[in-house]
Parts: sequence; C-alpha cells; structure tokens
Amino acid sequence: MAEISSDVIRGYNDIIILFLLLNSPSYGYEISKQIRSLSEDKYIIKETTLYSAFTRMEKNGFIESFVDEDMAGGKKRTYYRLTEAGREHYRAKCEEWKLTKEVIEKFIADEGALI
Amino acid sequence: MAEISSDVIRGYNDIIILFLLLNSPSYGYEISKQIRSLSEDKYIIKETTLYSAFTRMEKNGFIESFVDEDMAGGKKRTYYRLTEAGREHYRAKCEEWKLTKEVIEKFIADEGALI
DNA sequence: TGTCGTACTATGTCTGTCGTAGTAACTATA
DNA sequence: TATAGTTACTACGACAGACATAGTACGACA
Repeated sequence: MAEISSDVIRGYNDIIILFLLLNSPSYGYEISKQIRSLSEDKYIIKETTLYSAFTRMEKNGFIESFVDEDMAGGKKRTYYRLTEAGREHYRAKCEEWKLTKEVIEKFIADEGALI
Repeated sequence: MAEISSDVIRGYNDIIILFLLLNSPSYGYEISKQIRSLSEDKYIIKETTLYSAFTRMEKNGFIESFVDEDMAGGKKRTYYRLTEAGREHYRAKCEEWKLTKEVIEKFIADEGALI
C-alpha cells in the first residue's frame, strides 16, 4: 500500500489534529489511533510529530492542556482542548487547503498526457 | 487576496516544476513566470526555492541541465530538461497527491459544523 | 543617468518532521 | 510467574525544504 510521505503532510498535521478536537477534548494516544482509523491506515502519524505539534500549538494559543490525575492506577493523561483561536486557525487552514488544492490541480497532467 | 504559505506547498514544488518541464525544457525565470500566471497569482515561488529545487532535483537525477551560450549579448541561460526518472517521479508524486487529498479531506469539517 | 526587467548565485537561518531511545504502568496469554 | 503487548508519554539531536537577505551583471528604455 502506498504511503504518504512526511513532506506532503507537513503543515497539515495542524488541520488533522485540530479536526479531532473540534467537538471534545482528547489526548495523544487516542488522536493517533483516530488518525490511523479515519485515514484507513493511509496516514500513521509519528508520536514525536504529534506531541511536538501539541507543544507548538499550545504555545501558539490554539489548544490548552489539562491533566487527568484520577485515572485508574495513578496514571496521568494529558488532554487538549481547542481554544477559540484554535478554531479560527482551523477555519483559516481549511480555506488555505481549498486554495492549495485548486492551485496544485492545475499542475497535474491528464493521465493520457503522460505516455 | 489570500496567499498560500510555504508550509502548505512544501513537497509540492517538485510537481509544479516538473509539470512545466513535461513537454519541453525550460529555465528558472520562465518557470517562475509560468507558475505565477498558471496559478493566477495565487502562488509566487521564491527565487531561492526554485533554484535550490533545481539543484536538488538534478542531484536526484530527475532533471538535466544544459547552458545556452549563444544568447544575444553573451548572456547565459541554464535550461533544464526532464529525465525518464524525473517523469516517473512526477507520476509517483501525482499518485501521492491523490491519496493525500483523499486523506486530508476526511479531516475537513462541513461548513455548518463550524458554528 | 537611472530604473526596470532578465537571470541568476551565495550564504546562512528557521522549523516541522523524524530517528532513536527511554520510562512506566497496566493487561492478556502461556 | 514470566513476558510480551498496549497505553501514554518525554528527551534529544539531526535533517532538509523553504526562506531572507544580499549581491552580480547585462540589456532596454526614458
């Protein structure tokens, strides 16, 4: 199965992660599984990429973290919730995506033209 | 007018440049103008990005350069032509694009869902 | 004479992604 | 009871494509 290279995805992890936070807070491991299943195994985000995206986006004010201390066994889990700025960032990124898509498609040759 | 940021485009300059070399050799300045006009001013590639892409893609065997020494005024111009490997690279990148598009669209919310 | 367009080259920086490694608790299986 | 697997991260360093800034040099045109 063909895989999507990292370079292609660069800059789109934001959209992907924020989408999964639109309706309710979530945490790293769950988001990673959701990306995998929603993309039907076509995109498997690297752990380091995901967690560094969290750090970056929190610094930018797009998400906020809170820790669930009361899990069984004393384990901790860090949740992230979308801020209003994050929602706006998501909207803007989606607009950008539409534009990008239009532009790139102008540089895709017809099947036949490729011999 | 909204502009496309570099991160969005990252990894797609290859497709864009190679597309413009599919039918005939060309050179930096012309390609840059063609990108601008074909995208209707929505994407203006940076000179340094373009020329470093040439260097990289020549190193990878996707394109070959030759110099036109006989221009009026003794000026030189470096042309690039697509190799067979470059054509294959272009094909592969287009396939990857289709996959990427499908995946990313799964993470784009409906207009209405965004309040 | 000076500005604009053409056609690049050089050098260094930034940043999102990735590779590698490690920690630590719980859970199912043999 | 041992051990492999899953969950849930953190730390650190490296890579590479894109970018900022600057400079070179020729021709055309006013």
